[in-house]
Amino acid sequence: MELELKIKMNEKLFLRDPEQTELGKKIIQYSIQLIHKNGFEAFTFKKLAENIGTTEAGIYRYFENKHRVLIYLTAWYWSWLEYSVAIHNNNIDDPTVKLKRIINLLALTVEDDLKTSHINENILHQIVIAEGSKAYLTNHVSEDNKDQLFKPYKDLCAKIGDIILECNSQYKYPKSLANTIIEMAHFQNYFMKYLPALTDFGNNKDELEIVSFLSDLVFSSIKQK
Amino acid sequence: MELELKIKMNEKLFLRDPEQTELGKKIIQYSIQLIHKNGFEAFTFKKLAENIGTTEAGIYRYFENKHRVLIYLTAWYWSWLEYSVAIHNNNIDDPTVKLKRIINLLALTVEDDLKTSHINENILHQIVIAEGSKAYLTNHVSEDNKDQLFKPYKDLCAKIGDIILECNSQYKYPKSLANTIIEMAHFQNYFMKYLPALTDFGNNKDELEIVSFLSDLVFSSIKQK
DNA sequence: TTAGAATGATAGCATTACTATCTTTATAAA
DNA sequence: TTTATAAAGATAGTAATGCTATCATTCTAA
Repeated sequence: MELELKIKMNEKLFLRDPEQTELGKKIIQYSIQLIHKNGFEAFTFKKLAENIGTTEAGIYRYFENKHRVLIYLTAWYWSWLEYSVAIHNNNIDDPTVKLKRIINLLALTVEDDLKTSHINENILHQIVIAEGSKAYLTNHVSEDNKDQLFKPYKDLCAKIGDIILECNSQYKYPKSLANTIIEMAHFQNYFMKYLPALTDFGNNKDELEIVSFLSDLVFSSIKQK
Repeated sequence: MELELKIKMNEKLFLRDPEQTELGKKIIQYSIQLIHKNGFEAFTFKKLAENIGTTEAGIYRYFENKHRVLIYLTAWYWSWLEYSVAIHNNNIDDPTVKLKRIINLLALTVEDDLKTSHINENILHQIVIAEGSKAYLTNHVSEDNKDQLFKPYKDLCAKIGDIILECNSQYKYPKSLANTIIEMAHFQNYFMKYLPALTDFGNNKDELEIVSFLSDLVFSSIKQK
């Protein structure tokens, strides 16, 4: 049995849907490669076109600019992660268990999902860690937000917030705690790798320690007093 | 009595010390203005030069590129904040009180410090919220780190981590919790302003709610069990 | 008074970030 | 089989960005 997973993306993210054509899929695939390799700042449509074997103008038919590609990639990632969370928590009733699994999904190395052939989730996860916040840390965040470009991120936060409330319906900051879990899973990972003096995880670089830190943080916060 | 505060900066941050000359101070002053106004992406040395009334080449004598200016500004901010924390916590013994004051300093609107005439700390604080993480989220983070460019941030984290240990010497993640406080103070502020659906603070945009959230998070974590 | 440092003025160049246009190639309906 | 039409290829061009270089001027401290 071969399955293919397709995520429906907000149409405002692109000019032409990259999922619909071969070139489009290549744009996504090679964007992930290049951003991961050289970082988002060094990423240009010219280099991308050269890597794909097409022209710069060709890329511009799909995306307005490279920032839109970043938003697309992160939005795709959050949608995929929400789906991934749904699968992993299928048939689980205990909200505590659900939350723990989410922390694992957020903080541990992601495996490539074979149902999405042109997207390497492992690398995309690393991009979201290192570049993800640049998607919304811009001067045009409000307009982008009006266009619903950050909906997948918000939806995931809302889902996690709901599970937090299932754990403790009295807890006052479910959404803020949800985005704290997400952001901190990534930041601790980044700091562990590149600025280890900022963390307590030393040089063994074990992602399970991040899980421990986050679990401790989350469950002591939502525990009833 | 008129006091002037001067922060000694890492010499690798600049080519010529901006604190030493009038033009240098203007570069700092107007960089803060412009980055705040248009965002870091739209900030260029050309525009900066035009605003100051000098030339692009003139700016390049002080800073290698605009990213160095951002690192300089954030490094300056963290140094200033550490000093500010030291003053606010002077003569305080209770580590819980110290931590609370730090959370306030991080999460609440900063007032302009008149001891630094060319730097508006209130605006700089807003820049650090919206652009600060871009200082280290780059492909050259490790080289920059080797040059100690992020030392002020690390020093502040270490200080906060020590106070956390004073509260509870058994707590296992003082440094990670410290950077969580810092980053989340800023992220909640940013989300509250621009992506309010991500937080629990609604539309009243009251920074004191961020303080409550962070205090709850921090003190339930470090409370002994 | 004079050497050195800082600044000003100007030029230039490679890359980036686009836009436009025209041609060719697939594909799918008539 | 023809023929629309959508996608992609090819090429050109332009303004802004991100620098580096050079030479003249001004300012200041020995």
